[in-house]
Amino acid sequence: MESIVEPLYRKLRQDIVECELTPGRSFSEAEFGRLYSASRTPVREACRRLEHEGLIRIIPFRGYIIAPLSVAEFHDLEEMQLIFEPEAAALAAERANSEELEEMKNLATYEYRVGDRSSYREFIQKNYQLHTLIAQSTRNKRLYDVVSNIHIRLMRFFYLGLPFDSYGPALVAEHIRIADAIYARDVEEARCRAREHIRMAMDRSATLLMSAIRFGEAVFDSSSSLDGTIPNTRSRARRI
Amino acid sequence: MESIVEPLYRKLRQDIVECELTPGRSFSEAEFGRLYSASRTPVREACRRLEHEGLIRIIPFRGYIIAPLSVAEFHDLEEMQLIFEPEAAALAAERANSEELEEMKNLATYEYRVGDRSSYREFIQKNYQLHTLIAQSTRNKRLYDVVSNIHIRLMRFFYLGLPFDSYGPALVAEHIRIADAIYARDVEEARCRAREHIRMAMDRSATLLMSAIRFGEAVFDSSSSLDGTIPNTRSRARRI
DNA sequence: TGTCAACGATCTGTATACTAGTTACGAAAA
DNA sequence: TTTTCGTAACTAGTATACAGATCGTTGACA
Repeated sequence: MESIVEPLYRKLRQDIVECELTPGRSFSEAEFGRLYSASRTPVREACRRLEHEGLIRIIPFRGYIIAPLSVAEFHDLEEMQLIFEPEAAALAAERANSEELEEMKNLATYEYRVGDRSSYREFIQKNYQLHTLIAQSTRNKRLYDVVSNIHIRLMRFFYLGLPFDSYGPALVAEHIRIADAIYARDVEEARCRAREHIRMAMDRSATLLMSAIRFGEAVFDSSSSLDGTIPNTRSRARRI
Repeated sequence: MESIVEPLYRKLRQDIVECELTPGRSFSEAEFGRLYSASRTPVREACRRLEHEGLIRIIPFRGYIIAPLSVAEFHDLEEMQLIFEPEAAALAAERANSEELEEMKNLATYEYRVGDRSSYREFIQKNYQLHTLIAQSTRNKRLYDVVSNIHIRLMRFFYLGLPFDSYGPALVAEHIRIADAIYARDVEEARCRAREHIRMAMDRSATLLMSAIRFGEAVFDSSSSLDGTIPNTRSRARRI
């Protein structure tokens, strides 16, 4: 349909999600235009969309920054998951059609090699597809939109290289349990397994964060905050 | 900050929510520009935002239509409420500060006169404020955004003149029970009362829809659908 | 009279010129 | 040497010109 904005938006989103564009890095519209061979209008439109989705921050009359990652945001996203994923799984168990059920089994059983980076990246994608497929199976478009957005934001943390991949086998096992419950159209079981999955994921990330803090690593972006304050790291655009 | 887009967006959103702009009505960017004294660029930007929020539909190379209302959308929105609002109330019971608690009590006890149209409109606003205040008290920005968007979409149905107002006293009583539970920081009670509130609201709207159908009224927009199909009512913009 | 193709009106999509806000930097003054 | 203030350089915000898509209309032809 739209021949410039749509592909540009997708490419930008992909680059942000995969952390090709470093969180916190600043840009101008012209710079994006040069990088992605587009004029300001489509760049602007794509950026507005990304801002709405929480991947970019706009600083009026100054420029843009790739939204920094923060522990607070990660926590909020997990909290959101805990609210809707069990319900989504329950609704999916009622409403998914047979193709969707098959596809879920497929996605859930993706074999993945611990320590293999490209395999991990593949797994992140499959994970996104599985969770959004469940959301899609609820037949509730609004719910799908929310689930998709939350997962897109979460994926940035995974791509950042947090060593979630070491939990691979556990994740796969949990996914299979959810998919099986939905396949069996067992509403209550689906809800429970999904809740369990998110709870486990929260435990795992808490463990990782704790050990990171213990070893004094800077976890994500320390200057980021929820109140809209702009970190005062100097703009790269200006430094050039 | 932005001196044209922001006010324009707010005004447009208000006019759509209050059904000043009839659902299903079509417009061009130029037409909006004339109506709201703005050039195409800000109009375009505001419309893109509204499209993202589900209040406007964009027909590529053709124009815009005010998103039609449908029973399906109403159902989806209520389902979303049932998922998010009980958890929001529970979290608010844990995290709200004292000003927020006071404000909730205030909003919940708004006295409202059945049959009085302007009082009903006032009530719709208070209802929105109460529900978003609860969401805000969770300290989870994503949750707030979702709840706010759901309610903005729902308000269009209320403003459309659906006779929800006859249920006023029941609504107020339910609101007070939720606010009381949160005030008492009773997490489980808050969750239950909120869930009860949404369930009751769903029952009430189902009753209203049933009687509307019984009497052969066209309920909302019969041609609207979820699959992105554009209703083929002729464009008003073109007819002029 | 019915059908189909070409044209034109009207719209959005995109590029760009212009306006105005922000801030870094340097010169002048204390 | 330090501070302050003006200016220039850079930014996004806005208006508009132009290109390209869509679809209704109309006229020619079967």
